[in-house]
Amino acid sequence: MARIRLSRLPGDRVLVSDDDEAREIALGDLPPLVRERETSSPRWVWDDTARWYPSLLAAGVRVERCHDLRLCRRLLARAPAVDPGLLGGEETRLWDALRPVVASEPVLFGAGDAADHLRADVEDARQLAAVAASPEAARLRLLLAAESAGALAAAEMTHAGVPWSVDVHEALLVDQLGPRPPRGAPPRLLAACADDVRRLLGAPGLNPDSRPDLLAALRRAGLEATDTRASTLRRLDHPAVEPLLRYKKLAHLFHTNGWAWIDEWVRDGRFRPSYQPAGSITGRWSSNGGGALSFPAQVRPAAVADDGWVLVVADVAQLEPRVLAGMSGDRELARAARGADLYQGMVDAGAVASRQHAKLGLLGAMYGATSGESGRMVADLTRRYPQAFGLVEAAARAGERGQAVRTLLGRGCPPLGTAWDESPDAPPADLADRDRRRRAHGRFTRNFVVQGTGAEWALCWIADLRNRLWRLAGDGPLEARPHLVFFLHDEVVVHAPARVADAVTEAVTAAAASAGRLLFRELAIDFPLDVAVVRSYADAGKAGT
DNA sequence: AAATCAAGCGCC
DNA sequence: AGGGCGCTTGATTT
Repeated sequence: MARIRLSRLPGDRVLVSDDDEAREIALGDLPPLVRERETSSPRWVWDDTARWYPSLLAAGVRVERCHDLRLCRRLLARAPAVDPGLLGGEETRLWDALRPVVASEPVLFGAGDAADHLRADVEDARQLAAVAASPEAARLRLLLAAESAGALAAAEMTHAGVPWSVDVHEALLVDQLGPRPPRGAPPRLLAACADDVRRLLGAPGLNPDSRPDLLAALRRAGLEATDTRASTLRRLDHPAVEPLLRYKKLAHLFHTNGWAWIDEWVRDGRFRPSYQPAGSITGRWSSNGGGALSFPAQVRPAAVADDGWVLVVADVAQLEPRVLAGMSGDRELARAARGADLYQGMVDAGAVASRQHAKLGLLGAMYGATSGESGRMVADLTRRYPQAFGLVEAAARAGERGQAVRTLLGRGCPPLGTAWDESPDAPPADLADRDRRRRAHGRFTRNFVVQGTGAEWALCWIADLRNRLWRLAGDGPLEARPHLVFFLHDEVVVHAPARVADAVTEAVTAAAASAGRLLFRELAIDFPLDVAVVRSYADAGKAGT
């Protein structure tokens, strides 16, 4: 498959190099070039998808596949199976220093410093050589392709946006908070709530947003509170507690998803959060604008499909336990995973007394619980599922010893002591302190292998899904066809014409099965989905497992 | 005054 | 004495 490398040159010029030749074109000639070359399905190679792709999408051009050099370089640099020496050379310090372009603040290209004009062809050759020399080349190739496809999907989702009804959202705000207040003032119902709190606590001047003030007022009212968390407050018996909890809820709605949020993030009936692929260390995406990671239930009613369209909402039931079964090759757990409810499958196999116990045990194993009921369940289930539980246990031990761990496809974790937990000028750690850190790192590596492989499954899922959606009936630009509008860890939302809803449901399901086969091969792991075809995101009932 | 930290909440 | 994130405010530091 042809690789076409795009490098920025000074003065709005682009160096286009494929295997045969290199030539220069004007930046404005890029969309027609891509449109023309897409018929032969090349892989476009560029420094950062978020830098190149939005303007192509704006010009109505969809890219089928790419290689994101920044994302892939970082992956390879941290992959235990890659020789770091092969990643060195010309301009590599600049490549290592590249920061992601933020999709919500489209800076097309910078003011012409060196990092804006890195040679994609040179870096691409380095990365290809590093992969080819790795004993795990096949898995790494899949990982790099999935990571890059994810970057395309992210840009496309930001481009399309989640269909958003400002009317519904504002009605919801007015209902709960009262009419929109003038700038700087609290809405009426929030203020009334604060008044209730002040009156019932006998604290006329109290600012309920100030934790010290609030804590002092609670103390004066004779309550023994050490913090102001909702869970702590709920345990207190006092008439002020109810309005206080209500105040916190309303204040959160007002501040994080109120009118200001609409003004900033919703335009032309679309909410366009900005995704950052591989933004977290495990390979999960993060977000740097709009709050895509916390799409609060409170405002989901405002996500409403266009007329004649629907939202197809799909999420995987118990993704990470299934991934654990697959990566550990634990056939017993894989058997329990057959069917819609893995935890129930464990009960039916006689491994555990109840669903709740099964869940506690598995989550405890993946998070490193050592005590309480969860800790006991981990011990019990380890006997029943030695391979699955042994895998996370081994990852924890390796982390504690300072050894590297990796995901199924080869993403590496940062070594002990280079990250958050050991700043150079910290006071010398005593023995107990270092021991605590080692155990904390062990819990991190324990979770890393599962969360990271789960993220890889999800990448394969959306990569396959975006291709299937593109092949479905439809023509014209991306947003006139069924398309992804939202992705979060184990959940997708597709915006689609109502008449293709069934086909989309089928595509989402088939993509999940395909991702499972891609990662776990002959060990057939089921990835059953909860799929809902709805008008509004809020109507998609969560199974809540 | 600006930058950074921490608490608390939201999501998976 | 359970992992990963982002966002907002008030408090603290520079």
